[in-house]
Amino acid sequence: MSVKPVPRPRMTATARRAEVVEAASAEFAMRGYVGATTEAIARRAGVSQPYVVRLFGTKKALFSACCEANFDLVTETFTRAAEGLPADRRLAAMGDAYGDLLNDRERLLMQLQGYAATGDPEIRALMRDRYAALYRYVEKLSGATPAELRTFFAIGMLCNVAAALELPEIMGSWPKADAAPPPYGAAR
Amino acid sequence: MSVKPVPRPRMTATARRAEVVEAASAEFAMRGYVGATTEAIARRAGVSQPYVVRLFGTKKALFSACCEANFDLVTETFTRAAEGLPADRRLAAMGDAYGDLLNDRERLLMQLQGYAATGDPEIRALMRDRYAALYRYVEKLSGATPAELRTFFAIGMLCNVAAALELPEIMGSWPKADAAPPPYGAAR
DNA sequence: GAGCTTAGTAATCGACTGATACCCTGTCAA
DNA sequence: TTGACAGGGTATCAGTCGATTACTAAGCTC
Repeated sequence: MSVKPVPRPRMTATARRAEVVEAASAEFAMRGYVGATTEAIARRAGVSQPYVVRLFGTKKALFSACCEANFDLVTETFTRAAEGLPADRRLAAMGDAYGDLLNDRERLLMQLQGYAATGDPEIRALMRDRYAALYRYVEKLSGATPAELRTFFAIGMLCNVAAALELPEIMGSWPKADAAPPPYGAAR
Repeated sequence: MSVKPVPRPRMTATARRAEVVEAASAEFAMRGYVGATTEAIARRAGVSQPYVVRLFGTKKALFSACCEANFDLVTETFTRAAEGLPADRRLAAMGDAYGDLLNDRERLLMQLQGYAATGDPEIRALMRDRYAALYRYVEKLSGATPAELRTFFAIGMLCNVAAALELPEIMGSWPKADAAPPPYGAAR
């Protein structure tokens, strides 16, 4: 029997790039920048390994694209969350929206991988610029005080790590319902 | 001229292990779990590559040892900081002490690498257990409320990332002077 | 000072991995 | 019909890297 080679649908390079970024994010998230292989990424995306390399030039460029995509998603999420709200309710709304993003453990780990890869100067520059831009963006959008702003980002970071560690007690509650934080640790 | 091979001082395996952990932490911090090579670690520690492997069995065991050492240091630092202080001043003292640790960028990055490596179940279990233990330890030592506690660790995490990104504006100030952790979200 | 234990090295290997070079084939305008 | 461009695969390499094996030598103990 001749194995008919499954007429693989052709896409525009742009669309394929997006698919590869998705697949790569999953691999990078689990195995890190160096640990993830272009081979595994290619398999997950359903294309050949050399084609993955060719679409982005180098593995590092692909990793950078994944970091950028991650920041893009968060930025868009914040934008939508704040839309049409009075200034004094926007920060809380963004917190809620980020809480939803926390369910995507893969995305969280990808973000951590970005920070972990800052030993490389290029990656560090990318991450620093995007993080600083996000920080300023939230500041402008919410009008929060510096202290509020720092706490906002600090809690976000804690949630990232708590999700990575699978420590639901710590993350669980984005402090919107600060009224009743789960009394884990309270002598049961 | 026969090169006399510099009579390298022999140490106990225990002492050598400690030196290797130090060297390995530096390499892991910069290049990540997979990116760091046992060869580079060995060179930095002044021993041969096979010996590094033999001292710990596997690269992963060495990485685990580095993670443990990191938590040990933080735990000891907190213990010393709280010693002899009334309960209501201990959390602030621990914050100050951690602020000093923040100058060691290498140690911060090593910690991030630990979180980033949680794609591996064994590493994740280690990191989760130690982090949870540290959390409970600070809780018991300080008697802080759950909300205070979470803010404490959240700020710590933000500082880690800020240091990795070299964003001094964000880290810089540990909120010791922050009389009251502002309920961000309260209309400023 | 003989003999055992322990610190440490040299040599080498097998598996892997990112990248390169080259070829194939739909599709669509002229 | 053709030809050229863009999407995509095959084959292959050159370099790494963690681990294993086998060996050497320092120091302790009796």
